[in-house]
Amino acid sequence: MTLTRAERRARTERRILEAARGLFAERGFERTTIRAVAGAAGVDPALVMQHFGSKQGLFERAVQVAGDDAERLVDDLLGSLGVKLGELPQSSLAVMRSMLTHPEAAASARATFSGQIERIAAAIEGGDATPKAALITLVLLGVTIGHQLLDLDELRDVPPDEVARLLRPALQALT
Amino acid sequence: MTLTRAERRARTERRILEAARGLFAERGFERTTIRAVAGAAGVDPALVMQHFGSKQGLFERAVQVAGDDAERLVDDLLGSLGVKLGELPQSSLAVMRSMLTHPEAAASARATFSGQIERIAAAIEGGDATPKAALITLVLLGVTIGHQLLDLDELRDVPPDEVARLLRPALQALT
DNA sequence: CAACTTACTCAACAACCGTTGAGCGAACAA
DNA sequence: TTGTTCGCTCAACGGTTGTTGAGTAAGTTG
Repeated sequence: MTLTRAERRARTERRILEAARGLFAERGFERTTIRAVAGAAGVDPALVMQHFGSKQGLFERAVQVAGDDAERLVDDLLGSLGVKLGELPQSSLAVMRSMLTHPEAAASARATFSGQIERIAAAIEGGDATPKAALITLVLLGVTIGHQLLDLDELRDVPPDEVARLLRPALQALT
Repeated sequence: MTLTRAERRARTERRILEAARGLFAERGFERTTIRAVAGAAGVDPALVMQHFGSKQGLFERAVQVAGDDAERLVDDLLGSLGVKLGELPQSSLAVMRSMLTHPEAAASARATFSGQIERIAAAIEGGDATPKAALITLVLLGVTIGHQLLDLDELRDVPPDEVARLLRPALQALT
């Protein structure tokens, strides 16, 4: 026997989501077409609709797992101030890539950041905890955007732990 | 007499550019349609094409003046470490809003940031000047994105000079 | 085996997009 | 005033997009 039906379905669904994550992360929501996702997954565009209902539904499912990694990022930050600036998962990159132009991605990003800020603020003693925590989060956001999404020349060949080393005193100053 | 022909032309062109800047800054390149710009300017879509050749041409003209203000931002930073975090001009916001999804906006942003980084690096003594300057630029980018584009709750009611005050030691640590 | 379910494809629709060419009316030059 | 220029509108084209309904073949169930 070749493959059970549920297995095939789950497998193609996973393949579609993988292709969607890659394209959303690379091009953002608007510039990613359902046809392109279907093509990358070796599947008919109509099947994508049948699985996820709409392009927006596809985006939500493709991005769903972003939360956990975001928390891990903050844990690294809080625990040792050794910032993890390596490759972010594509689901997180997809949200970041789209958050400035796609309203729902913006909402998702805001929610994630608010969660981060709250957790960081709880670990800061003294006044101004919330704005400080917000700034810490945005510092990491800026560096991540420049490094992962804009791919700036000036940072491309700098190893991640070198970036972390340079950034540590600055983050310390925000605590 | 009502109005000279050149005056009328220049005036409507200015009106179109103003509408374009507002929409590009608010929605980004992809979600801004020529029809919407024309509508906001009280003009026929075809006229926009006639003036700027293409949507891309319109974007370039609408964004052209972004460079000077970017330099002013860095001057404030370098001069007194009093970071100017007030309202950025719409042309700068338009580039930022679009830079993660529109390739040409990304190129424009990269060029602006590279210029900034070079100038900041020249003012930093000691080693690691370039990566440090890059990080300073990205810190400001992150804060600006969170404040102006994402409009985070946690920063909305914090006055700009308060943000500058909190940020100053962190930027100092990167010098 | 037969009846049914379902993952999947094919072809098409309706809407919207950027873009274009023809035409109108008012400012201009003579 | 007469002829010309030109800012501007109108209507439409071709292409792409998200989305849908019918059809097919293969897995499932009895």
